[in-house]
Amino acid sequence: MSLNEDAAAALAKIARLQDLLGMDHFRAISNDRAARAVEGLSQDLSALAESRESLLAIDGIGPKIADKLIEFYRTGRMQELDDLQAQVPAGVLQMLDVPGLGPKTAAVLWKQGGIESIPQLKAAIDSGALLDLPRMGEKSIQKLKESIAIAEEGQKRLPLGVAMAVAEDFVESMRRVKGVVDATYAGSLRRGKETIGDIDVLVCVKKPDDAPHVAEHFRSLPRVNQVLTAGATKSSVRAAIRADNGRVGNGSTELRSKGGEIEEVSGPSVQVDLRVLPIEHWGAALMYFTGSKEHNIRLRERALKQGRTLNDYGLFPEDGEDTPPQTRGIKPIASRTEEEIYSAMGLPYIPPELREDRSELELTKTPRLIEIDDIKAELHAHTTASDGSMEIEELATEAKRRGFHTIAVTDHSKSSAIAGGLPVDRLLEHINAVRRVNDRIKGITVLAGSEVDILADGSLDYPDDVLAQLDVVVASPHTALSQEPSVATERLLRAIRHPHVHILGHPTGRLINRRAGLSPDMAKLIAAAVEHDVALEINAHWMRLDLRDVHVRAAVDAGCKLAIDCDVHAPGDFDNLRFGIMTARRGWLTPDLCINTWSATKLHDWLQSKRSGGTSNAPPSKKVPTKQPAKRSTTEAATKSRTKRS
DNA sequence: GCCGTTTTCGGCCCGACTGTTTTCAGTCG
Repeated sequence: MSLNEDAAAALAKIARLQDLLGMDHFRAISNDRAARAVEGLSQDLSALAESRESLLAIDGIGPKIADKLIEFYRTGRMQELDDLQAQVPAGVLQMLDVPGLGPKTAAVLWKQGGIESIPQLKAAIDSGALLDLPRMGEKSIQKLKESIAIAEEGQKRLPLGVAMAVAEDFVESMRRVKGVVDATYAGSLRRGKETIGDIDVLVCVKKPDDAPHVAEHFRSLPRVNQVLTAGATKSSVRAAIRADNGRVGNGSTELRSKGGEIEEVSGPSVQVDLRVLPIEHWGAALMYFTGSKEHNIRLRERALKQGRTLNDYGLFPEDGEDTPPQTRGIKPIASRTEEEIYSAMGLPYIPPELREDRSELELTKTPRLIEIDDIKAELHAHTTASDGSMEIEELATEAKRRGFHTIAVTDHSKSSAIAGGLPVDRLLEHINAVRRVNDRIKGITVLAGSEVDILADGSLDYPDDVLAQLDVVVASPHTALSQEPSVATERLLRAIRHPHVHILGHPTGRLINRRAGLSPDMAKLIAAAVEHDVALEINAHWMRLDLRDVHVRAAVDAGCKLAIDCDVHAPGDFDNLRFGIMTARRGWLTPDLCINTWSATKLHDWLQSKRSGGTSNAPPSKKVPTKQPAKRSTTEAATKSRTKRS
């Protein structure tokens, strides 16, 4: 974990402990809010902590928390956290991981029941001792028992790609139900976060009377293995992650092994929340359930200042009454579409990926964020020469079918033995093979490249005279991924400064939920990439998403070029582009800075410009068909069009 | 513990669902 993540985790822990100890809840909220602010910082805390003023300038960080962060930066600890932890047994804190068991209940279990861990809680359930505690009846205890089982599975948040497949399966099923006008997913999935805690599904019905049977249908879908709550308009279930056929989801995201690194993702179930609502509240509900929570709170605060109140039914005039306006027949000012509500609040439409309370409410117009159809080139792909599954021609044909004007063949370099990395002689033959395919195939340019290992000391895996013969050099770290941050920074800087490098591939080498990867000083890498005209990669595979969103934002702010690549090993990998795009959008990326959006001429000229002395024998750009052969769609575009239809 | 075109002190988003309660507390999103 990076310093930012560690510091955020410490603040969040303070908040949890404060709630457990029954301290002022608003103090806990402040610590929690600050934790998320730190998590969302695009700059490294080590730079900010040098000056107290720069910390104080961050929204949600005041003098007390600034001092805690400085203390953490200098000593790696927070005294306050140590003090709080000394008062609470570690097992009590862990009990908060049990769904439905909050700080109040945990405190009662601990202080009145003497229960200090999940195992002790289980024993108390079995012995019947729990019944003696306040607000503990038969049903609560049964629920607790089931929730403990979930907590003990140690469920991590699901990677975006896995959650997406499950969500799309639910959405498709619900769309086929009688009385349903539309269905979509919301929550962090719609915002494109790299991991998803639970899945939110919104279903729109023509008549409110349809809601109960629609909800009932949802709860009886084949994936559902436990019903958590069952209301008329709201239900929660736990659903199997793996579909019956042993593959994940509808097959659009197939799990597979890749160079021995990415294997199947385990995790038996995920919580899916359903909300059923009539069409007139669709926009308000979609906004509300898309979140983020922090974005929603900011919106509501803004509404109150405007003399209005915002809830999941719409934007209403504030009349000081206690009961919700929609229950009193008050007509909303806006409610049917998200656009309408933002507009009524004097805001431009905010794309879901930006709704993180990271200054998006200061926007005066909707930024033209990058979209999936902007992408015209794939610059990181493997063939059977190393660990890919396609021949060069197959790869090129698939890329052409998907509407790209350029595909770069970038097989592994010699040190990546496990991935079939090419020794120099085989690389030279491979370059010729690529050139021959390029001569044969019409309508797409096939570039000869390599994904060159950045060795532990920052040197590259091929000599310069070999690299000079390649049209594209993607330099990536694959080994020594536990290096100290300072060592990793120097290593990657050396690669960026190398005159033959075009793209820094998956810069940290992390695998989500599996491997932390390198924690280089990203600000330094970005500055160097700008200086040496190197593009940083957003690796679109949902197990990587590397660069991550906050670093994309920092790169965008610095005017750094970015590449969004699928790291293609098999035909289906092109489908991961949507996840790279979502990550890019979360980093506020516009098309101009992304080299994959450029015209063939502009892209090929830029690649050539990095070849001093014109030693490259790269092929000239080809004419590409103006018609796009295969239409690709983004979830965001799909969601939007659904929203418009409803 | 943070924050301020009502405030430097007194606020701090809003509703659904559940279970154990005779009117509400706790949890979640």
